[in-house]
Amino acid sequence: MPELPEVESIRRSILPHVVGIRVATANLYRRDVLVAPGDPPGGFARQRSSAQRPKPVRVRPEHLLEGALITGVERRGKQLALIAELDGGGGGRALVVQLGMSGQFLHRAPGQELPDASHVHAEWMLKRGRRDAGRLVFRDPRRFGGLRAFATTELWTHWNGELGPDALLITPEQLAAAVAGSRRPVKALLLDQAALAGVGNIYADEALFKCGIRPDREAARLKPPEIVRLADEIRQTLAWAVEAGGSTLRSYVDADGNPGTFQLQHAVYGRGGEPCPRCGRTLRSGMLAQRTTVWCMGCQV
DNA sequence: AGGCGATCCTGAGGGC
DNA sequence: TGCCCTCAGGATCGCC
Repeated sequence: MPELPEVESIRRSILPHVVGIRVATANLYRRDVLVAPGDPPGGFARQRSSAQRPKPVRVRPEHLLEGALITGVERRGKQLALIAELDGGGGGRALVVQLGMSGQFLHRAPGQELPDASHVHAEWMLKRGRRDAGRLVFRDPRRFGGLRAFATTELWTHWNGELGPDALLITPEQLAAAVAGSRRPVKALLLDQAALAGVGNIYADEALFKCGIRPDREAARLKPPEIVRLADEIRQTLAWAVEAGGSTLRSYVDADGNPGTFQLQHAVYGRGGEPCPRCGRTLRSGMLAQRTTVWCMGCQV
């Protein structure tokens, strides 16, 4: 579900609830939703059963930051990381939340219920001193998302170093480097998190429309002025979307449960068959990089 | 080596 | 109402 603007909106909304707060206890309801140190490499090892466990699964408590003091919340691309410190030194740990298509990361005040408590895979009970500070909840109906535990902040930094530069701050030079020598369609490149971190299907289509570049153009054949323009439009589109609190198509809400409003400003995403907002020609819709793609034959060359 | 297709899941919405 | 089909904001793996 969420792309960079939605993840950033969650980060901002969750910060005031968690910084300086201690995780009293944490519950994990499905082991396959967590990748912890020592687990086999790769993604989340899916179990066959879809039944939610009534009882928490046992894992080493520090993996879920149990007993740790939360010191920050970081984001790289679509990855969100809780940074926390256990007592007795040893530096910080990190717990990364990947939201996939349908993930939610929510804060609930004491006594505040969830609108829908199904598909809750993990929760963290929070305390400020001895006072109840509510809880954090990870929900993800489709389970394309999950959690990754890192024993040190350096391991998290090293892991996210596999990602490309953050799309909110992408420079023309960085984009030129990503594009160089790539024969794939430019949209496929934008969706590749190792090339550029944070852009997903919505914002790829929106940014390409704004700068007048067809999504199927070969990446390496973009001209220098087009690369500059594309980098500018990526940054600006994402920044505006963050200001609007992200795009809510179906289930996205921030940590406080508030939806975003940027979907009201989508020029092309989800508008195949409608008139182009700039020239009035019918917007084309097709498949590219296995994703529905919408563009204007007139405005994008 | 790099890029493509299939695959992992649940739920919403449309057609009949 | 119900059933069946298609589609969805993502990312990994295996194969060519």
